[in-house]
Amino acid sequence: MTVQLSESTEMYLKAMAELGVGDVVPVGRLAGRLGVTNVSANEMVHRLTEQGLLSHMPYKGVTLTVTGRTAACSVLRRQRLWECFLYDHLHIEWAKLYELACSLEHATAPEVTEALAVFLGDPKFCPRGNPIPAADGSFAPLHGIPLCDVPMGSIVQVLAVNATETDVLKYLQERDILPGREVTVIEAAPMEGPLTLRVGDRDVALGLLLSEFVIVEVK
Amino acid sequence: MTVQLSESTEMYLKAMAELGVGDVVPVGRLAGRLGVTNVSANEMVHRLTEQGLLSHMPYKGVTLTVTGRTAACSVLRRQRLWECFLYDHLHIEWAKLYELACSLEHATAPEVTEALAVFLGDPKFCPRGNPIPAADGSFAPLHGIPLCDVPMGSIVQVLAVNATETDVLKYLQERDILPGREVTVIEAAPMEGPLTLRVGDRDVALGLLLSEFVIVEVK
DNA sequence: GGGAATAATAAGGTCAACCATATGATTTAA
DNA sequence: TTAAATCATATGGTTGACCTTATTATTCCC
Repeated sequence: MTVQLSESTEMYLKAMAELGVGDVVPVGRLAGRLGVTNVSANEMVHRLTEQGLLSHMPYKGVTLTVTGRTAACSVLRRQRLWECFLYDHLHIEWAKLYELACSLEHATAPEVTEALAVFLGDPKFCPRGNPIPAADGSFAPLHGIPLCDVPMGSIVQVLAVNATETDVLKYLQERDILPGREVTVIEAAPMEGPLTLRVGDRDVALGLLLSEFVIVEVK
Repeated sequence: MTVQLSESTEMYLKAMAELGVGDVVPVGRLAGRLGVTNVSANEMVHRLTEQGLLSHMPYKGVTLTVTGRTAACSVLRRQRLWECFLYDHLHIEWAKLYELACSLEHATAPEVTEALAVFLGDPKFCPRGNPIPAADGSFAPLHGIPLCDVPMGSIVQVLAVNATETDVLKYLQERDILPGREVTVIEAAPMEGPLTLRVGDRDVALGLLLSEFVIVEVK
């Protein structure tokens, strides 16, 4: 029934899910995350809309259809299960997990996914703190909020990191902004400037764009 | 230095290695194993020759160059390590190992390969009985011979199965022609007919073409 | 209400890896 | 030695996913 989706298709669906399952995502934002031009993303959105995976509202953005959401969750599940395996059993560097798991993910048959889940003991979160959708497609997103939306002075706990690029993850790791850590938001510089954070015993400046991908819970 | 090879390129190199590292392989045979037309294989052979991975002797066949052999061994290593993982840890059905490991193989970065090897305890053979090339590219092929080359009446032990298609492997598995098993060659039917084998307590007829992919050692 | 920013579309191009059909070259076996 | 089989090559076509450049449509904010 379910046709084999191309690698590219899976990447679009995954990006949609990562940017917020159920959200309306502007095509430009999608293009940005995938590193393609707006024109290319637009073409692809058309194809995926015809396949019934996306719903496109011109000048507003795109959302996942029910079918698309199911497929996206399956991709996310594979991605995050592989992250668990690579981290817990192969001891791969944290910052590289996303990238390395991503390639494996597209090459993973359903039976391998489920056998992997059993092997791992059905983990609920990946090493970046993101929830792993269940085999039936059910998916409970985190109840946290992006760091950029937190009031000044808050003490927050990092729940998850939603960034994907290795160098960005490396940057966060070097500054100890990792799931479980506690962070105090000191101030936000004017004109879309960086946030100043207190992490452990040092101050860290974090660009607004990046801070959007750090999901936290106010304590 | 080493460029990323495309999935297709890797498949051609792997097929060359599977059909015999160092052997001169007719282009038609390569095409057959890869399930593409002769014309397509020919085109691809040209490309790979230009890249210095293959050496093409028109009307004779192709061989791996030194560079090509190294790359092919790397592919084989990944393929077979994944087979081990899928079989030993995920308990995937024997007949499906090749196919499932094959997709993963193309998506595996060097550091994942090596970490996987460590995790698995550096196995020397895959579940189909084939040797796993070492990380340095060194590779000791089996000392066995294809079942079709064995004299009538021989009692042999199966060393490895070199087939790749799931249904072919399933066929062999159902007839208990698996690495480690003992087999007696009863007779060969005339006109390129099948071999009759004694496996355990039953007789099995095996097509000549298939028997080429069963590597055995005469006892 | 109008202009800037953003979004969509149109047109034409590239690239890898396949395909079919047709013609020529070489090898092999009767 | 000659015909059949195999192999090589030429030509032209397809597909998916990208690209650039240019034009048109819409939204949003001053």
